[in-house]
Amino acid sequence: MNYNFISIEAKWQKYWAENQTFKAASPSPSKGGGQKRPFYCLDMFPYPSGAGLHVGHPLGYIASDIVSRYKRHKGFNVLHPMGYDSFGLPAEQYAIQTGQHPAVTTKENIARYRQQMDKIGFSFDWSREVRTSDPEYYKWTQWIFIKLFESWYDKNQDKARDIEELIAVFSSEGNANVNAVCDEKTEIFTAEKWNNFSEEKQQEILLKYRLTYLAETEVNWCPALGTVLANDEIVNGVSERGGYPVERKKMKQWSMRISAYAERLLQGLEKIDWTESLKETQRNWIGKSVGASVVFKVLPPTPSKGGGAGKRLTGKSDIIGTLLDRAKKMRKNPTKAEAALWNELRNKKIGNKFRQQHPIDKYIADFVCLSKKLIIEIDGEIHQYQLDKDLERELLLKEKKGFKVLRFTNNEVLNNRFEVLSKIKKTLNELPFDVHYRKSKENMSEHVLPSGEDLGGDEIDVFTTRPDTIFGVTFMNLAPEHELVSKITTPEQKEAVEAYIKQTAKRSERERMADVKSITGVFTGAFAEHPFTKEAIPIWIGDYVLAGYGTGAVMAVPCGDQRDYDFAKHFDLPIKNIFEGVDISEEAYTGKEVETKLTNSDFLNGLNYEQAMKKVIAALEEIGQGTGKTNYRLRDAVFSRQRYWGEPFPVYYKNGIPHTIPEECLPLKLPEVEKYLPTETGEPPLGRAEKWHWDEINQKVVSKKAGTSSAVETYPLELNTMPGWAGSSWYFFRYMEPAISDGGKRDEVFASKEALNYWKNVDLYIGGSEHGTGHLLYARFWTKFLKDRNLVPVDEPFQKLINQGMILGESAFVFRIEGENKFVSKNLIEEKNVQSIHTDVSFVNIHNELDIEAFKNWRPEFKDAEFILENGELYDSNSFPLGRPGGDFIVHRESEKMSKSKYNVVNPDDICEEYGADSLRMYEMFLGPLEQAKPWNTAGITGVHNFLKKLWKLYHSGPNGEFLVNDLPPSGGTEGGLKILHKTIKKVTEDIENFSFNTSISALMICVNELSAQKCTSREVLEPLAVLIAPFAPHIAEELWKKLGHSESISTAAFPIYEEKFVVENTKKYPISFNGKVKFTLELSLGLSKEEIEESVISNERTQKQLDGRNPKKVIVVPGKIVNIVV
RNA sequence: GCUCGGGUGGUGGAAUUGGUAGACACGUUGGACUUAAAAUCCAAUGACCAUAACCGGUCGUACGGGUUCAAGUCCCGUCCCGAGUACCA
Repeated sequence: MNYNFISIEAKWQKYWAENQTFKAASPSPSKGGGQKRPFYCLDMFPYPSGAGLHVGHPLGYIASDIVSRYKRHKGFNVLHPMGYDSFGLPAEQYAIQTGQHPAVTTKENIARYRQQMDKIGFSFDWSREVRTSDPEYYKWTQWIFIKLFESWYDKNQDKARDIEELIAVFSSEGNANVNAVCDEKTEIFTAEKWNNFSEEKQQEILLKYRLTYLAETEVNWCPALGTVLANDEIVNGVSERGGYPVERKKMKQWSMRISAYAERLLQGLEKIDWTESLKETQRNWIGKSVGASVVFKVLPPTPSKGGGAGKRLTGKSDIIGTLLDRAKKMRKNPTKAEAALWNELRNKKIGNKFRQQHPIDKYIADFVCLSKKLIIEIDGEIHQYQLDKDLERELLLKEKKGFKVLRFTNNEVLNNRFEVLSKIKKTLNELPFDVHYRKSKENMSEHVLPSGEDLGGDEIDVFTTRPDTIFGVTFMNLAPEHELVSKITTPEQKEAVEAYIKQTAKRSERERMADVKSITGVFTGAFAEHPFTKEAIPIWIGDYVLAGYGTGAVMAVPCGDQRDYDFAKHFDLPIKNIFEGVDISEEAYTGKEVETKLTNSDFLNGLNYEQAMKKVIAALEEIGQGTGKTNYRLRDAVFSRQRYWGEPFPVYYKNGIPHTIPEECLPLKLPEVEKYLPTETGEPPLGRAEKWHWDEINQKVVSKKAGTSSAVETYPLELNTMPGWAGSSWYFFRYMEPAISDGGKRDEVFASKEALNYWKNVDLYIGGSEHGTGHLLYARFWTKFLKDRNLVPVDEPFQKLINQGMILGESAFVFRIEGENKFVSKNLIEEKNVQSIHTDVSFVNIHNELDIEAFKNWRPEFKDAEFILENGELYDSNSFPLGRPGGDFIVHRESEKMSKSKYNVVNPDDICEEYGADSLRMYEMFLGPLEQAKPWNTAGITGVHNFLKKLWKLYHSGPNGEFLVNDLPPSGGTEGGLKILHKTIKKVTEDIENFSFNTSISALMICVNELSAQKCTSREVLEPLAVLIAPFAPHIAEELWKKLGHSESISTAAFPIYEEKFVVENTKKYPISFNGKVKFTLELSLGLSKEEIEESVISNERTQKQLDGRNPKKVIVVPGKIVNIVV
């Protein structure tokens, strides 16, 4: 009886479907899941494209299927679901071209995907399938969006919280003490102010705190196509499709405040079992860098003609001018404690008028009551540098100016506000009214408000990871797009600067990055003041400074940064060495060695990197011109797409303010449109929907007209849709909840607490590495958010993750002589004037010979082509009238990504038809390590196919090939069936646990080869063997299992347990080596001692022959391993 | 440039804590069976040298060094390939 894989596979696929063999049990003990440990094994769900699956797609699914089946044998309750990421661009693109609704296209594609997957025999629990484009699914995507909208991030608790709790704080104490992740430009307000804000104003402020918010974002707008393009849809500044110009345009779009989670996303990587390279990718993407932000004040333009760099400012009015600017700036950015105290002192609340951040002589006092000559200072962290300065300052204020100074720490102000206030009141009462108040006030004004020119007041914020090198700053560099550029540029430099900006704007960001070598930039004519030395520093613009990173401005330290160094050399700017004993004549010194000390750095002299960092940050904080800061590269994620085929936002706009529609009205279904293109006015496709307004009273979607006619006011709904990653950021939780028909509550919850607590997170996740910085980061972000809001019990979604490598196609090329319709066989190519052309791989046999007739019939232009064969002769179709396959025309082969356009796609259906699903599964695993990229070569599949045939034969060794398994003890004695079986059990078990499927298959091959040689028919061996093979080749295993007399599916059988007693060895064939080179082997008992082994080896005649009379210098004996004799 | 992987026969790939390099397959060659083909089975298959044949010898895991009784494996340096990322301040 032959191995008839076609009927066997069809039979068992039907059986599994009908019996729902792989349905995961529900968590409750009564339903069977309770006693078993849960194991959640997940594949990244596919986007169902029109092209169907090729053999590369199922690779990961096969691996996860093997693990799932293995875990079931091991007694786990396995959840192994599958679904479709079915919103996406291709279906929409197809809709634009053909008018076919994307839902229809998607449904068809899904049906094809399902059909193809079913043929491979996966053990998916299809009852839990999800489709992201299904309204019953995206209802919950919208619901999670609303949850994000209703949340803010509390930095103190380091978690997301309900926005209602924030509103409560605002109305009771304002926002001065709120430590939240929010828009940088958020104003500070009191409770009183908040309560008096209009509702619009309140909503506007809340939007700055919400985890999903509307913001002006720059997009690539293509007017000709009427759409927004992704970065990789733009080539050389024009659209990839059509080549139309693309411009940067600001649009109001939804964003996700993922940046709030940057640190937790980084830290979370420590506790999950992902490959180091993928973790590294995410770490890079998050891009944490620790340093400081430093404020440089822009100096007012000087009347001097020279305008050269390095000129010192000396005039007193300049200093006071900048002092006032600084005071103004500090008022705008109070510390928490300052804001809190100011709230209590302002508006004569305690009887006397106070001013905040007020200049007194050459200092700025935090708070001052001029009439009582009382100064109140709030201190940050206490450190030596500051203490010295404080003392000096206090002395001056006291003795020369007659001020009294009160000091409080941040802590006192924040935590004992009452005591602080009473102390201030007490002091005020003790102080006499200053009779000179009026006079001194006048004096002050004289100093503070210099007459004449406007002194500006601009500041440049920079982020640096090396604030310790601040004394090495010799110039500043701004991104050409920096907002201050036009403002600070001097009239003389205006022309040059504008020309430069124009020139860089032409080049796309990509081009700028690609072209690293050329150094360009231009001087603005303006200067900034060094925070410590007060030197004037020239401000340049240069396109190596990126607007999108940090603040778009750098303090250039040529001696410590190679780019700054190159820039300085190129424009002949000064390079100041601040590293003791370091040569910087050739390149910058970027090291951070402990031994390297700073010099030429004022109070940092003699310190190393680490010490200087601490001290300089403290000093910057003290003078109010900087602070320690951690910067992340991770930007908030834009969440709006100007597309049709995606989740609609559950949002409508009332007076321009976004409101979410009530939860009970979800899902907000996609409206019908007559066309899938943007509107003529450039609105997204949803702008074409007739019914797309929200009726707040009746809580339903209506057309705009309905509103006007029935006198019910309606509001426009959001026209954008969500991006592809919305639905995929939480789908793994959805699978946990069974279908409604199975008693699940998918209509009531996104997943029930019971299910979430039982399955926890995904134990094993398999998918491609291309999702490293997209899906995998967003899914972690949403999971952490859902955890914060107590909606899920875990804060990492995927415990272990494996990236399967790509299966490459073996493209075939033929060579055509340029200008002639003549093809040349591969090895005859000498000249360069040939072009290579992809040919369909189906025309090529395993010897790389081309079926010339098939090729000629492929395309009309090849019909009359001539072919020079390998032997140099011209191909004559009459000599090979039946289209003899190729014969002597050799093609060139190369591994490339499988793609239709390269004609190298291999379809799994064809393989299943010819060799069977079990062969396909085994071959894909046998190709090589799962995570590695490897070329597909169909010819090799005969290896595993033969193995399955051999396996079949092993169970059908009857005289006429009939099934023959008996209860006789295994033949072969101690070297027999049980020994090889248990060796294999050990190897296969270990290898599956390590995801080394290629080696487990080779172990199974060795096993079957040996048992065949032994003519094993013993049930004691063959029954466990069937289970061993079942995860890999489930169909044949089921068939054999049934023939062995079982009525239940083999998936219920326990995995064989390795027993050491069957594989114990008594002897070992020792390799005997001389000077490390093995010369022969010698079989010795394993029980021998070192000495006994040495003795029997030395006395052996072959040893003596090798020694040839010489005496061994040394004999190394490693019992159980090797013997080495040194001569 | 940086980060992370890699580099082993004609091919895909094995090789545990350093201990017989090339498991298992594909391909190739020869043979058996067959009118023939397919299928199946048997044998050989890293390179080179040697021999009538055996016995055998030398070299071999990208390259150059090193540690060790012993290195594909550990260390140092160099080259190449792949992936990710990028004027990240």
